Amino acid sequence: MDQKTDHLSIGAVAQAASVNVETIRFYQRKGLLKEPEKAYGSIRRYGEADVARVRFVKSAQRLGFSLDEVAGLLTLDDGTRCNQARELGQHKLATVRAKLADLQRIEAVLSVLVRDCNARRGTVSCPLIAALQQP
Amino acid sequence: MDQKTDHLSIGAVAQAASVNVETIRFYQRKGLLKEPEKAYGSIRRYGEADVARVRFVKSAQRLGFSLDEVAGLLTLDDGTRCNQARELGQHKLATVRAKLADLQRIEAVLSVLVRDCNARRGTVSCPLIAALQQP
DNA sequence: CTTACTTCCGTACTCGAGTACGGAGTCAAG
DNA sequence: CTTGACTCCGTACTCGAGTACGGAAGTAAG
Repeated sequence: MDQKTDHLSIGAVAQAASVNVETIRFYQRKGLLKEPEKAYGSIRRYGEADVARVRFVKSAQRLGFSLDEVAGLLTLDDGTRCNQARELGQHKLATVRAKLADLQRIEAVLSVLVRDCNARRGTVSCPLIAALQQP
Repeated sequence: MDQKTDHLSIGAVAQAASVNVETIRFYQRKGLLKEPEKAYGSIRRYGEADVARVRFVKSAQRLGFSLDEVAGLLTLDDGTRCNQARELGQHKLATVRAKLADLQRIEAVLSVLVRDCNARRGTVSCPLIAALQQP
């Protein structure tokens, strides 16, 4: 961390990374982010690297990684252990694809049900409700 | 509820609906399922209708409805208020489609990243990690 | 009738990702 | 030098969907 650039308050980091101050502190408790030393009777100062790290966490989260998984990615953040990173990525890709398949099935079923509701309006029994009655 | 068929113990209901006994009790606390009266110094007895109701909850959950939303559907379970049910279904369909779109974007990004990892193995900086460094 | 399994019931805990609170200390502008 | 905003820190709460625990009472099989 470049000492020269360690000039940001925790609030500034939070703003720069578009998160809540409490989120920064939460990440510190989780070990995703270190707490910089603070000068005697002063407050902690952060640098651009900290902002980048928080952004990294948020980016990875957007791709579906949990904070624990992000912690794993962060241990690789020197960028030289591509194999490990790839493996984490592949594993996550598999779970994303599984979720995708689930949601596609749900979308298909639900859209048919809603369409039937529209089409067969006024029937004695609602097709959506009726369908949910099935085991 | 057909009194003649109210012969099941809570455990039997749980088994018939493939859920945990505690889940039944949890649904009762949530108001999704009523607690039948129990005869003096005896245990509560349930009927097939209760099993059906638990299955209804589980089916709706599989389609992405939260328990609160299921409660809404359950107030319509006489099957005659198709319009309301359709509206709930349409709303849910919209959120399912939004999630689907999210996941598709994620899948696209992640698969490219993983592919680049495979292709450009041995590069100085890992493309996956590098990509996550971006804002 | 005994033994082993259930039920009953309330309370409390889990997990994941934060958010909220509150009092004391610090910083910056006027 | 005061005032208002921000930081520090620990603890506790939120939400959703359950799961776990533990002691007392009921039940079914032998």
